[in-house]
Amino acid sequence: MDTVLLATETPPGLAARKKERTRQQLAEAAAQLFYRNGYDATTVDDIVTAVDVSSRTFFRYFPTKEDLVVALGQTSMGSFLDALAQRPADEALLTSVQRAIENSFALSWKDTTRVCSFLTLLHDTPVLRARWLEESNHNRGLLAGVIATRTDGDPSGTRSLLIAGAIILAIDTALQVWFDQDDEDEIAPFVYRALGELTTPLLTP
Amino acid sequence: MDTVLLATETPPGLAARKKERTRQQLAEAAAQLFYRNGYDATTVDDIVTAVDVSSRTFFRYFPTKEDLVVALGQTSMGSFLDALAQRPADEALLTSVQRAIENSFALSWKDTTRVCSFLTLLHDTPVLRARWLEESNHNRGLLAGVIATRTDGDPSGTRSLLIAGAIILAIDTALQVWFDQDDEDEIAPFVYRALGELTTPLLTP
DNA sequence: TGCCGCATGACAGAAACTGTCAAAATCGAG
DNA sequence: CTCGATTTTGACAGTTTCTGTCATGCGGCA
Repeated sequence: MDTVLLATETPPGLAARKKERTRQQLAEAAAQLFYRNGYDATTVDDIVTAVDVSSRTFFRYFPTKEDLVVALGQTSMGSFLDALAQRPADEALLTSVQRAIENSFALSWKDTTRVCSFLTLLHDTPVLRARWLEESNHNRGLLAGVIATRTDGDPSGTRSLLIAGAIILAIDTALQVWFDQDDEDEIAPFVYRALGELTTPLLTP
Repeated sequence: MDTVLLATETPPGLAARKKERTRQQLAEAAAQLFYRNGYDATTVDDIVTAVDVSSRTFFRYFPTKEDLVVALGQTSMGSFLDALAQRPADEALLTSVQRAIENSFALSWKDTTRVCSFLTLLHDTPVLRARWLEESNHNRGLLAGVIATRTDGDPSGTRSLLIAGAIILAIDTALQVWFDQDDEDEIAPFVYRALGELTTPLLTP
C-alpha cells in the first residue's frame, strides 16, 4: 500500500503541486491588488485575470472573496493551540500562553510590514473586520476548549469562555494599539504587556 | 420661526410618519420571514413583496440586508452609554455598569422570547454573527471613550480598550451561556454573574 | 498506450446591491 | 385651493459575488 517516500521533497504528484501553486498565485495576486487598490475596488475578475484562470475556478479554491483575506491573515492559530495544549497543566496560564505564542505567532509577527499591510486592510474595510472578528470568535471557542482541559472545567462554561475571550481580546487589542502608533517597534512586547494586564482585576467591586 | 406645538403627539409632518411606518413594516415583515424561513432563504424581494414597496426603496431604508438585522437587535446601547456616563466617577466601575444596565439593556432583556429568536438567528447565520461582532467592536470603542473619561486615561490606550472589551465580552458571553442552556430564566443574573468574574484576575501570573 | 478521475472552463442564472431618471406624493407659500 | 419646490418612490439597466451544470482536457496509473 504505502509507497516508500525517500524524496519527501514533493510527496504529492505533479497535479497536487500545480494545484497548490495556483492557490498561492491567487493569494499573492489578490494580496498585491488588495494592498494597491483596496478590497472593494478589486473584483474577483481582476484577480483571476492576473493569474489567468476562470472565475469559476477561483471559487473552487476560496468559497468567498473574504476567505481569501482570511487565508492571507492566517496566523498560526493552530500551532498556538497545539503548543498551549502541550504545556504542563500546573504551569501558570499566563506563562503557558506566552511560551505558546513564542512558538507560533511570534514568527509571523517578525514581518512587521506584512502585519501592517494586513491590519491596514482590516482597518478600512468594515466587512473584512467583521469577518476577522468572526474568525476570532471561532478561535475563542477552540481556545476555551484547551483551557477547560487544564482546569477540567466546562469548555462552554462562563469562566472558560471569559478567559479565552480575554486572551484573544488582549492579543487583538495589542495589535490594534501597536498599529495605531506605528513606530516600527516589535509586536510581541505589546502583546505580552496586554496579557499582563489580565493578571489584575479589570473591574473593581 | 418656531410654530408652537401643543399637540406634540406627532411633531413631524405626515410624510415623516409615513416614512417611519414603512421602516417599521419592513423590519417587522423581515423579522417574521427570517424567523420562519431563515436569513439566507429570505430574499429582499420576499420582504418588499410583503410590504408592497420596490426593492430599490428597501435599500434606501437599509443600506444592506444585514443592517436590517442590526436594527432588529438594536438593544439600547446608546442608552447604556448615556447612563454610564452620568454615574459618578468615583463609584466602582462594576457598580456603575450594573446600574447603567438596569436602565437600558435590562428592559429589552425582559422579552426573553424575542431575545431568544434573535440569538437563534445569530447562532445559525455566520454572516450575521460576523456583522454583530463588528457592531460589538464598534461599541467597544465608544465604551472605551466613556471609561477613559472616568479615569482620565487614553480612550485608545490598552487599559481602556481592554476593560471596555471585557465588559462587552462578559455581556456577550452571558447571553451565549444563557442561550445554550435555554431554561426560561431571566437574563440579567447571567450578565451580572459574568461581570462579577471580571473583578478577579483572569490570568494568574 | 489507453482508460479513469478530477480539475478546469464555459456557460446560464440567482441575489445583493447601485446609478439614473421620471413619476408621484408632500410641503410651503401665495 | 393652487402652484411650484422638495422629497420620496418606482422602474430599469447594470455590476458583482456566488452557484449549478456539463463538456473538455490534463495528470495518474495500469
